[in-house]
Amino acid sequence: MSEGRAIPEATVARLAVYLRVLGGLAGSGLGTISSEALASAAGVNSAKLRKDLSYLGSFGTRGVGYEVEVLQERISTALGVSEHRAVVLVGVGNLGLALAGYGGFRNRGFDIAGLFDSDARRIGQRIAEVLVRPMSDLPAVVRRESVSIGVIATPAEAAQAVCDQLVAAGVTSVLNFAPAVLVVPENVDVRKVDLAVELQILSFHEQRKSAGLKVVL
Amino acid sequence: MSEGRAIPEATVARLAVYLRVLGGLAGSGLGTISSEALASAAGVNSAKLRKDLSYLGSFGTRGVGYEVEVLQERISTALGVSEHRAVVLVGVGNLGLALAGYGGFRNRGFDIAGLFDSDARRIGQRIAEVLVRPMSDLPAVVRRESVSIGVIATPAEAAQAVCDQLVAAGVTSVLNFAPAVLVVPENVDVRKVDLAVELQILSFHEQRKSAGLKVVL
DNA sequence: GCGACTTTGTTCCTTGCTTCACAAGCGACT
DNA sequence: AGTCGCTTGTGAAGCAAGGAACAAAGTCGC
Repeated sequence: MSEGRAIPEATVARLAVYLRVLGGLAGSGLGTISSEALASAAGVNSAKLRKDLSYLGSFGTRGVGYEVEVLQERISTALGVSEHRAVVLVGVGNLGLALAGYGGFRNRGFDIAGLFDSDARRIGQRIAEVLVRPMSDLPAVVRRESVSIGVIATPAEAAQAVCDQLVAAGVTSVLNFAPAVLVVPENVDVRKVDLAVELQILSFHEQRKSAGLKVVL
Repeated sequence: MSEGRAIPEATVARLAVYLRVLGGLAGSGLGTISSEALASAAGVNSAKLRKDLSYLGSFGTRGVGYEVEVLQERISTALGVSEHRAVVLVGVGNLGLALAGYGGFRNRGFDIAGLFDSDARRIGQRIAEVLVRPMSDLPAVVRRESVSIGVIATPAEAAQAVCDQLVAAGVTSVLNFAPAVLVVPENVDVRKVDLAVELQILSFHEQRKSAGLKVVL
């Protein structure tokens, strides 16, 4: 499988995890790592890991494993985070604050180029050294900093309007934390994280477990 | 397809979304809704929606659609959120605070039965009317409130230890926001949300878009 | 320099999910 | 009562992902 091959969606998600695990290993002075070792650290089986990596080309050495640094660089490149990428975050409420303060973004390839809110009381505040601006500044910041990704952390009611403004400003990928379905043009990608949905999925499995238990009793 | 059929994982996730959308429609006084209408509101195609619902039995009326109330009740039951479910949240940092304050949990079937942290300065505080307790109180609270779900919002280093304590206390489902791979016994379910991973997936697609653009130029 | 051993990269097979297409069923209207 | 139109429920085909297994390719010890 050569480099140009289309990478499955499921693989992309796992590549990001491998990269995180490798980052954690960085300090250990380990030069190379086998698919078996990395797979177990990432919580997947080794065949799957090897197949995932094979989409990026073939750069392990048989009998040895993968060079950690080469691996990190290849994955970073594939994910497009070898250079830092600028994001804007809209909505500086509870969740927005937490996201803005989350150090994991910077560590893993992202810079917050701007914070935005519609509430006048929040505008002008600084959060993790970044200024909160009014929505009217959005287009200028997006253009100036070449922002391609926007994060929505507003209430559900505001999400679609904010999304439209992001798209109009030139953003082509959106990460949506608001519990709302977003409608976007075809060329724009949306990913959503709905906290209650995650809990409900777990709840479903709990349900099933206790139903099974009843049968046993 | 009768009621007892195993429900695919992908369907479960969408059922939660349908339920959310139905909740949003509640005020509209709409008595019934067609698969087409609900599907478009949920952002999926109607055939998929009908198949998803068919796992819960067959209770639509042809030529008309589904009764909104019946639908809500069926989905709630399937997901195990027809009664409120108690969860505990460990880690009251930035993100933990945001989660504790998030109203969407209560609206959608979950009650926060306890907040926990290892930092003595945080213990005793009240967040959204819930007391922050020391980890040593965890087993008692889990038992008393019949908690089956735990949420981890600690730094990555603490996540595995916290997870072990949750499992030891009797929790059988874990929602993990820490960027770490958790090892759990077989009967315990884990779902993870890694914010940086989500962004990296978007970044990958951006990468691909701009690569395509270069070819066009 | 050669053989044994290790680990990758890939092929094949199976499983699960999605999409399409349409028959069956229900209500409304005449 | 009968027909027409609409919408559900599902069978079957098509696709994507997961897992096992093995040949190819390299290293290390002797």
